[in-house]
Amino acid sequence: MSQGATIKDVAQKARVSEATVSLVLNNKASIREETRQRVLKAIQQLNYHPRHVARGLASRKSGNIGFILTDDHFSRAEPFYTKIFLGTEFESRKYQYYILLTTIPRAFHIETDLPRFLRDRNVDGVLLAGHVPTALSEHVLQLKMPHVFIDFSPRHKQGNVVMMDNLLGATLAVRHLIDLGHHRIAFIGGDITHPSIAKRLEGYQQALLEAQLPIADELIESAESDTAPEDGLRATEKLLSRRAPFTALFAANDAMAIGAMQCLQKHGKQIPAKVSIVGFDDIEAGAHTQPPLTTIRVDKEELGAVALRRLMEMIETKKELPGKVFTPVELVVRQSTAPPAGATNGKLVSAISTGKYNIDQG
Amino acid sequence: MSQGATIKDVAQKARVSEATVSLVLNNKASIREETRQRVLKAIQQLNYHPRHVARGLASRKSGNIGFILTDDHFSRAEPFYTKIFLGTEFESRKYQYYILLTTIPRAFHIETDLPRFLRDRNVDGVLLAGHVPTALSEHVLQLKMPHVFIDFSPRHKQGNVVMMDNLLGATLAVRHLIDLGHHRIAFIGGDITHPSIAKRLEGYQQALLEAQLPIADELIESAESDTAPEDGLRATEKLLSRRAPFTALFAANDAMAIGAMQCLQKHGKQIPAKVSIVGFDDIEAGAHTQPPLTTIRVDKEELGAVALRRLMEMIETKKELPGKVFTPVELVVRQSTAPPAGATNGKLVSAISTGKYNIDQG
DNA sequence: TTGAAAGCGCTAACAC
DNA sequence: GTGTTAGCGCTTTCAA
Repeated sequence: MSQGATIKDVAQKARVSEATVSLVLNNKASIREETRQRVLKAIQQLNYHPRHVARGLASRKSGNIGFILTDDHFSRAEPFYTKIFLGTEFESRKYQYYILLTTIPRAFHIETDLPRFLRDRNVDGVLLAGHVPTALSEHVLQLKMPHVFIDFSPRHKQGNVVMMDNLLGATLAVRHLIDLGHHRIAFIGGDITHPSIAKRLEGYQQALLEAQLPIADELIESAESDTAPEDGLRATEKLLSRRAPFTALFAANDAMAIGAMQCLQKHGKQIPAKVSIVGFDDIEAGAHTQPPLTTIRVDKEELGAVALRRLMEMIETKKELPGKVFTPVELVVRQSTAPPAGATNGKLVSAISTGKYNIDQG
Repeated sequence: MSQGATIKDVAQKARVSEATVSLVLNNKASIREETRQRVLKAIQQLNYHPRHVARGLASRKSGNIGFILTDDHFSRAEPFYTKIFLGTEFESRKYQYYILLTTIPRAFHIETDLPRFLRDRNVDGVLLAGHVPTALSEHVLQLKMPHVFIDFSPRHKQGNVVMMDNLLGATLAVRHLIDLGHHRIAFIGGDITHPSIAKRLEGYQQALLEAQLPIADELIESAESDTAPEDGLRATEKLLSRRAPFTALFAANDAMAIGAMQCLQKHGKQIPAKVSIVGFDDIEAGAHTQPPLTTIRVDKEELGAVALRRLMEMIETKKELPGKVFTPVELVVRQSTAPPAGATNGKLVSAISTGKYNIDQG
C-alpha cells in the first residue's frame, strides 16, 4: 500500500522543501524556473503522483463530485443519461476530480436513500441529472453545496441548470417542415407537465406563428401521461380519429415518433409520402426505423461536460452561477420528412447547426 | 467546508479519547458496553459522520474501488454493463466504499489512457468488466492490485473471474427444446473466439449428447464475426440455404435471436409453429418481440455484487481468491418456443431456476 | 478496557 | 522565491 514516492522524497531529491514541491505541483506562487525544473525532474525520476486522499485532507476538499440520478433513468435502454455521465467523467479528468456516481430509487425516502457522499462530505459538489425528487433537491440546497441540475429544472429554484435547448430545437424541427411546404402540422407530446416537453410544444407554436400559420387545437395531442412509443401510438390514433387532415407531425421525442410511425403505417399512411415525421433527441433507434427518422440531435456528452465545468467554477469561486445554460441542438434530416404530396416549392434543407450556448432563455 | 462535527467533538462530548471513538466506530477492540453507548449517543447527538478522506489518509487506504470498462460497452443501447455497475455500486454501500467508474477507449494506449486512479493510488482494488485490452490487464497484474474480471477471462490468467454460467445456461436452453420434443436443433453464434460464446456452443453440444441426439455440423453456424441482430439474420440465412431441416434454433444471444426471427419470418416460417427459438441474456427487447422470446436470464446486478464481494474479501485478507465464480442463470419461457409441429409428447416446462454458484467449473 | 502520542502525505499561512 | 511550522481528521501502536 505505502509503495510509491511521497512529496518528501521529491523534496529531498530536488533539495527543496516540501512546500516548494507543493507550490510547483499546483503552480501557485512564482517559482524560479531553475528550481521548478529541478522539482519537475525529481518528480519524473521518482515517478511521483500525489496521493489524492492526502491532498484532500490538507486542502479540506474531497476532490470528488457526486453524480445523482434515479435508477430507472440510468438503466433505461436508451443510454441518454449514460452519455451525459460519460461527458462529465471525461471532463472531470482535466480538473483532477473524480466522479462518484450513485442512483437513488424513484420512490425516494430521505432517511434511507440519501447518497452517502452527502453525509460523508465526500464530495465538493453534486450534479443532479434528470427528474430528481424534491426532497433531495431541497436537501442539497439546504446543505449549501454547489450543485447543477442537468436536463431538469426543479420548480422551487431558478439557476444552476444546464439543459438542451428545447425551445430552439422544436422551432428548428417545425421550421424544417414548413420549409418543405407543410401547412397542417400536428404535434404529439405526453407528460406535458415536464418542462422539456412544454418547451417543445412552445417551440412548435412559435414556429407556426413565425410563419403566420394558424395554431389548430385539433392538431395538438398532449394528453398522454408518458412519452414512450405506446403513448405516441395512442396519441396519433386520437389525432387520426379527429379527421382533421395533416401532412406532417412533430413528436415531442423520438420514442413517441416511433410509436406514431407504427400507427400511421398501420393505417396505410406512408411516410414520408403521406405524412412527414420529425422527432427529438436523436436516439439510436431512430436511425434504424423504416424510414430513418428526421430528428433534433442533442449532444449528451456536451451536456455533461458543460454541467461539470459550471460546477467546477462554482466550487473554485465559491459563488453561485446564476442562469440556465442551454446547449446547442441541431436538425438531422433523414428520410422521414419530404415535401407534402403535390407540393411545388419545398426548399431543400440539410442539417442545420445552431450557433452557441444561449444563457437564460428560459 | 469545515462544517460538521469531528471525532474530537465526539470524544469530548463522550468524555473519552479520540482513540476510543475510533475503536467504537470500527468496532475493533472490546469496549465496555457503557462507554460504547456513551460514544454512540454523542455520535448521534452531534450527527457525526467520519470524513472519508481523513480515514483514508490514516488507514492508508482510499476507500474506493475502480470500475473499468470500454466506452462502447458502457454506452451500448442494451444496459448490460450498466446493470452490472448498478449491482456493484449498491453492494459497495455495505462496505462504506465508493466506486470510481471510468471508461477507456477501445483502442487503448497505456501511456495516455490509463485510468488516473491507478496512478493516484486512489483505489484499493479494481473491477474490470467485459473485454478489456491486454495491456491494461497486464498493467493491473503488475501493480499487484486486487482485481476481479467480470464477464471476461483474460487469456494470460486464471482466477479472479466472475462470469454468468454460460455452459449451464446453454444446456438449459437446449434441454428445454429437447423436452418440448425437438430433435433437429440448430445453433447460431458469432465471434466464436469470445469465451462466453464458445461456452454456449459447448453447452448446446453437451445437452444434445446428454439426450443422445447427434451433433450435426450442418445445423451449426458460427462464422459471423459479431453477435448483433444482423449477424443472426445472416447466420440464419446460411442455415436455411443448406436445406438441412430443423424445428428449433438456439441463438448464442438474444440479439442474434432477434435477427433470426426476422429472417425466419421473412421466409414465411412462423414462430413457434414452424421453428422454436431460444436466445440468451434476457435483454429487454426480447420481451417485446413478436412472439416474445424464450431466453436464458442472467442476473446482471448480482454479477456486479458478487464481483464486489470477492474484491472486498481480497482487499481485507490481502490474498488472491483463486477460481472463477459462475453466477446463476435461469430459463425464461415465453412464446417463441413450442412443441414441434405434429409432436405428441412435448413436456410442459416452466421457468427453471438453477441452484447456486458453481466454483471453478470453467 | 482506555488514553497518549505519533503520524498518514499533503497544503497553507507566514516568515525570511 | 523558498523554508518553517502547523495542522487537516482520522487510525494505530504501545502503555497503562
